[in-house]
Amino acid sequence: MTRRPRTSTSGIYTVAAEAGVSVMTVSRAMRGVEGVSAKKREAILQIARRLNYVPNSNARALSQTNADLIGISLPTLVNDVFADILDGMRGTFERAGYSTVIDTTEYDEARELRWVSRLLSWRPAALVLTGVHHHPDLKPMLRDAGIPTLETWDFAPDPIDICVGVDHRAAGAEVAAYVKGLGYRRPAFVGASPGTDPRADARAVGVGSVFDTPLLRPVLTHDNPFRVGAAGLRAALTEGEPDVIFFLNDLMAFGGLTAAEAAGRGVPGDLGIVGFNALGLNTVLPVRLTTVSTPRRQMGVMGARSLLARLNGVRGARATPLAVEVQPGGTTRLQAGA
Amino acid sequence: MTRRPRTSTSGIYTVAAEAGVSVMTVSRAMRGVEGVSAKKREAILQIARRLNYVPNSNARALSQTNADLIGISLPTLVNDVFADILDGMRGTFERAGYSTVIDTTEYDEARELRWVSRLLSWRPAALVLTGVHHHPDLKPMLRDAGIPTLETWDFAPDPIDICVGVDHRAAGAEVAAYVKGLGYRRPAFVGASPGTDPRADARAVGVGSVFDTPLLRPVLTHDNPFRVGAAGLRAALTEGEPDVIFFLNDLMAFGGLTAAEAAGRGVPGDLGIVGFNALGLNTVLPVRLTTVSTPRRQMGVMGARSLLARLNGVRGARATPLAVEVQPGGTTRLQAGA
DNA sequence: ATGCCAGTTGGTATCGTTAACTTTACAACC
DNA sequence: GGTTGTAAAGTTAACGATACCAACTGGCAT
Repeated sequence: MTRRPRTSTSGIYTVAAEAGVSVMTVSRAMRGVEGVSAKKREAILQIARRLNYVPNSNARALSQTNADLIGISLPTLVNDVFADILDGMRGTFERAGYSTVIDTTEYDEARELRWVSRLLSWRPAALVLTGVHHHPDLKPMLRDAGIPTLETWDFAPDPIDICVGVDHRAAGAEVAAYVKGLGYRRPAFVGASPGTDPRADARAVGVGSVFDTPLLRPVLTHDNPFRVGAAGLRAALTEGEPDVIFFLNDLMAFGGLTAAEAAGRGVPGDLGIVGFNALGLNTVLPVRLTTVSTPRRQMGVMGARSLLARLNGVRGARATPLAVEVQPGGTTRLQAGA
Repeated sequence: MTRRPRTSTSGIYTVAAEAGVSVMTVSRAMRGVEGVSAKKREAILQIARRLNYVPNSNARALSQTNADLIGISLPTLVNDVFADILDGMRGTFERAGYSTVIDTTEYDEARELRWVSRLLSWRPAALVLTGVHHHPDLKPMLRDAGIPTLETWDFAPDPIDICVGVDHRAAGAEVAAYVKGLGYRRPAFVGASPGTDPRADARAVGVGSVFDTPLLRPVLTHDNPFRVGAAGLRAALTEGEPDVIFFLNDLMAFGGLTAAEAAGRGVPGDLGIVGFNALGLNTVLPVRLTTVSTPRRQMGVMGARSLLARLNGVRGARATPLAVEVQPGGTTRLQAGA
């Protein structure tokens, strides 16, 4: 049959012919497995290098029913949290010989389902999902695919397969207890609108569980985080009389801080501002927020290791919760000026 | 021959048997190509959905000599610049039906060569590289692979294949001219040590070309950007008498700003501080740096579009330079406090 | 009836690699 | 010398999808 013209890529047969051996010997030499004499292996590798022969991973994957590939699904890359987690994971996988295919869901479950299906089409050796809340059709799809799956960032005791993450409810409670110890009593929570982000909801529940006064939680429009923070703070001050505001993350908290000062509220005297996720940003500014540091890179590395262990048949803990750390705010004041 | 037990994944034959048609008809139905009656297509798609059948992209790639896959090589993901570029590219590719495989080189040419070779093993439809300086063995490897290649972030008039980026030399000259217009005369450049980062070198050359006084450029140790900035500023003040310091990026510039004030130099009176890359960071702080905004997301989108056009046989410009914009500093002062 | 066309449908070789099995080469042993 | 054992190398049939070509439909003009 005549096919479309071959690419110029040398195949394993070209190398075998050039080296005067069979394709099996080339295959063995390329993979570094037993059964080839050192002399022949060297000769073959040299010829392969000269011809710029790169084995076809698709053919290998087909022959082996799955690929040396990890599929990773994240909400977005434009967020230090996911960039950090991804950084830890990718490095670990890369060194273990796995490539990574990535998709971003933009926090949309339908899109997650669609993209995960596309990831599965590559028959990856394993899959990484962000969070523990997914489209109802996702679980059966993964069950049928039958591949190891890591859920990360969120912790849940009963994951689909394995899970490495932080318990956002507990983290909210932890920072809330610290803040309550400072004397604050009337909390508000500013982040995603209720019901739109399970993570935000969990954190809000954790915060609320610590205080006697009900948690004030204004509805927000999704937008640039700085503006969300500022608008959220204004909404909170309009709707009630909070003396401390917990933000979904540090960026929103900085937006809130700006708005608080514009509104004439002294921070931390009149109003407490609390962030989340301890961004690097927070370490170089004159103002140091009270925030919660989350072990994101470590989470990526540990998650990847768990998954690799699972691929090697080692069964460890199904769910690993990671600790967070409350970072007290400070007033490392600095004379400003451009 | 007996192979290792089949995965539970339904193959195209399973679907065909279930639907009572041939595999070719299923193949056509799944791809949405002509030649299947509407009734049969519907029936097949429904069965496929019920069985959670996901086509095997590796088999398809093998059959077609290349995959619906774009390989992307970046220095790192923990840097807003590359996260932004990647964000623009990935979204565009994803919507066009391509998956993306990513590797990170950590600014190491040898590693780039190794990872690019791994990317090529997937027989991607196209490849994206960062920058225009590569390992000498890379070009022949790409030539033999014969796939469309986009170089991005840097601009060069004679790319390997196509190129969308900014001219860092020109950008350095542009901001330097602006700063000279403000009255500064004795420049220093703080970023990567000379010879370690072609981009930094290009920018430094651009800056130097504008001033009469030779550019002071201290040698640095690679580290956290804030500390590099602070240490670089101190080194510059020790080695000479600059009245303005250009930093490789905004993070370093903020580090420098902190160090300048610690050293008792007034900014911008005694010493000018200039950043690069206009990070979001810079829009919410009391201090607003003079910096250069680079169209990173747009670059990603445009680069991806150029590559997609090329894949569809459209030949546009080989090299597209993107304009940058100098952002004047300001003193949007804010009362600080935690 | 017959021929012809357009629209569907099916049979099968092929993509590049590896698993499983077979063959060969050669040395050690009785 | 003949037997046996072992490491190295080769042969062949998959893996799952698609391109190419052939064959089959039904409608319609002749």
